[in-house]
This record gives sequence, C-alpha cells and structure tokens, in this order.
Amino acid sequence: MNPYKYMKNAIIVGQYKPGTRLTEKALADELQVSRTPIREAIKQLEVDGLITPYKKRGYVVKSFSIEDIRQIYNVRALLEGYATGEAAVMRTEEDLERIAAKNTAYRQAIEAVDRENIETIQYIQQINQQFHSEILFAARNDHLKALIERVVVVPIIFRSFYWYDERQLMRSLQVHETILQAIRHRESDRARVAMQEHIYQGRDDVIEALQKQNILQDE
Amino acid sequence: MNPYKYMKNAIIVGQYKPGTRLTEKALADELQVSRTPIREAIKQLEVDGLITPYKKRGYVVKSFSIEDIRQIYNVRALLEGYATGEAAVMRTEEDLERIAAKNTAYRQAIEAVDRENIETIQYIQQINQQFHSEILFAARNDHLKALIERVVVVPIIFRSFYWYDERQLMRSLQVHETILQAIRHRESDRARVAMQEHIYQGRDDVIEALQKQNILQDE
DNA sequence: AAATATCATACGGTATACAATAGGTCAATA
DNA sequence: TATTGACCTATTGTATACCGTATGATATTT
Repeated sequence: MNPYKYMKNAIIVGQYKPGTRLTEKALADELQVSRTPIREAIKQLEVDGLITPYKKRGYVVKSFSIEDIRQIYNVRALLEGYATGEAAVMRTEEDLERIAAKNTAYRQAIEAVDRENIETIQYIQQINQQFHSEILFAARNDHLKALIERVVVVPIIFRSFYWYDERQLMRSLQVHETILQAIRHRESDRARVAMQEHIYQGRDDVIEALQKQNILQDE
Repeated sequence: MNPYKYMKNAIIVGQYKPGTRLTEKALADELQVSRTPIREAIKQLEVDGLITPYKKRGYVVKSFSIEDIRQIYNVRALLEGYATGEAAVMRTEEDLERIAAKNTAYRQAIEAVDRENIETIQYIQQINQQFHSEILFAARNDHLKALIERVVVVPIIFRSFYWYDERQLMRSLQVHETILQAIRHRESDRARVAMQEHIYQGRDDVIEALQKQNILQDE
C-alpha cells in the first residue's frame, strides 16, 4: 500500500486521530520508506483537506467541528442530489440493473444484521457506499463524480459514529427504494429530492451522535 | 514564485497548451530548481485536474472537450448558485456593502471599456471575479468555497475565449444588479437562480466561441 | 516485408546528504 | 521578575545520485 493510501486510511479509521501531529521523519520511520514518498502523500492529503500545516513544523490531522460537518453534508446533499437527478435522466437499462442489484443486496444486508457482530454493520455501510457509487456512475459526469468523491471523505470518517437502530435502518432502506423507483421512472426531480433527504438524515444522525458523545465527555 | 503557482499560471495563460508534454527534468531546467519541488507541484496539479499522467513517462496538460466544459460549468452553476442563495441569508451589512462596491466598479469598468485596449477587458474579468469572491465570502461556508475555487479553474482558463460584445456586457451587468438586489432583500431563491443564469450564460458564450473557432480550424 | 526479440535509454521512483530556518530554551540584563 | 537576545536543535526545503522499468528503436528471424 502506498503512503498516501495508507495515511488516508489511517485517518479514516481513526488510527491518526484529529489533532495528532505528523512529521515527515516519524512517518518515514513508521512506513519504512524515505521522506520523499511521505512528502508526496502529505501534499495530497493537504489538498484533500485532511491535514493542515502546523506552524511550519509538520502537520496535524484536521479536526472537524459540528458546524464543519453540517456544511460538508449540506454541500454533499446538493451535489449528490444533483447527480441523482442526472442519473434519472442519463441512466441506461444496465445502470438501472446495477443500482437495483445494490439495493437488493442492501435489503438482504439489513435483514441479516446482527448487532453483536460489528462486521454486519460495516457490511451495510459498504453496500450503501456502492449504491451511491452506481448512481454516481449513471450520472455520466466525471467532473461531478470527482468533486463528490472529495466531499465524501469526511462523511466516511464519521460513518462509524452512527449506529443505526432498527427504525433508522428501515427508513434508510425505504429511501433507497424511493430513489431507485424515481431513477427507474426517470423522475429526475423526485430522485434528487429523495437523495437529498437521505443525506440530510445521515447528517442529523451523525450530529446527534456527536452531541451525545460530547455531553458524555463533559461529565 | 513557487513551481506550483508558476506552472498553474502557465497553464491558465496558455503558455503550456493542452497536450503539451511535461517532464520533471525539462521543468526543473526551465524553472532552475531540482526535480524535488517540481514533483511536488506536479502532484498538486494532478489533483487539480490540470495535468494527467502520460503512459508512465511524464505528464501532459489536459485538454477539455466541449462536453467537459459543459459539465464543469453546470457543476459550477449548481455550487455557485447555492452559495449565492446562502449569501442572501447569511450576509451582514458589511458584506452587502462590499458586494455593492464591486458591482459599482463593474459598471464603471464596462462604461470605460475600450475594444482596442485588451487590458480594459481583462480588468472587467478581474472585477467580475472579485464580485463572485465577495459573494462566496458572504455565504460563510469554507468547504463550499474551497470546492468552488477548484471548479472555477477551468472556467478561468477559458475566460479569454469570450469577447463580450456590447449587448453581452450590458446583460451581464443587469444580472449582477439582479443578484445584488436579491442578496440585499434576502431573497435567497432569486439570488440563486440569477447566479445560475449568469453562469449558464457564460457557459454558452464560451461554447459558442469554441465552436466558431473549431470551424475556422477545419477550413 | 512483417513479426518478434533484444537492448539501450529516457524517465520516474527512492534514498540520502546537505542547507535553511523557525521555535524554543536559557542566560543575561534591566 | 520580566524582557530581551543569542544560540541550539528539530524539522522542513532542496539537490542529487542511484535504481528500476517501460518504451521505442534496432536487429534478427521467418
């Protein structure tokens, strides 16, 4: 695994926590490579907005306020809503089948969920991402796709923050169904709105979970 | 000027034309630095989407098809429209004054335009950019701002492709007025729509100019 | 003449040595 | 005790040498 992917993953899974200081030397030692490839990775992570320079002495992993998260999710809702609307117009039959397949997989994953087993939840998240990816592909707009992939990094970091309860999972499934049907019937506007709602829901779940956690920290 | 800025500018002003092959060595010689800072700049330009790897032997400056340009402008209209709507809600009195000031400057620049003098046209473009920047600032969403700044690079490259005629300039001014008024009266939706229209107009002007040029090339 | 194999080399990938500098420490002074 | 200044060091910035490899040219074979 190259340094960029390694470090990005480390940030996403929380191995490098927000506020962690990163220096080229330390990273080079950890990944057993020289500073050159590390510098490269750092530059990329910087434009990704995942790390930020720390007074000319290395970098720190960015931390996100609740307001940051709200803004990011709002932009994501805008972009991914638009993409979904476009997908409803541009999709081929094959696109539709692939999206439908992910939706079926999603339903099955939810039916098979086992709260004792974290992997079943991670699997749901994974299928969910694939559903979104298929829609993005069907929208046939590479620039839009690239932009969304950038915006989506932070939501991915925080995806482990919401442990859907049964009710949330079912609601999420229903919205997926709605989106699929709207794309099927080429109802662009409805597809857009349903996706936006889906993402706003995710936003609120994350924010709620974060606020609960903060309260716990204060006590 | 650091290598990244230098190269980015060179691409924007057309010094490195689309399709130009770039090698680390050649760039290092040209900029009188070693390969290390060049590599750094190249990595950043790559994530900017301005250059692209050329079969494991260096990079080429990306070229954009008309379809690319259409997609990019559409995404820009979406994002900047949203930002303008947000600005109408979030703006302070000071924001409003700054936006109004840019608008006044814009009107004066248009009145003073001299078709024989290219600088007066460049000046209009510059003020136009500042008008957009002020609105972006007033929207108070850093993530949105960062995203738009990325999307806007390609439109900047192509900005010299449209030589507004008198009619276009006046229309452009009128839309600016509309946007300003909508922001003033906190009419979010109207602000959004007016900005979108403004950008779509720019899109069509660029595409028209490019198509005319292609016809000339074919002959 | 076409297809394949061989090889040289151009070029990016990596490591590392050296240079520049910001920031903190500690001592000297007010 | 507070403030200034000098110096040390941690850490990034840059240059460069070496390594690995894909590409394209050349030669060889059919």
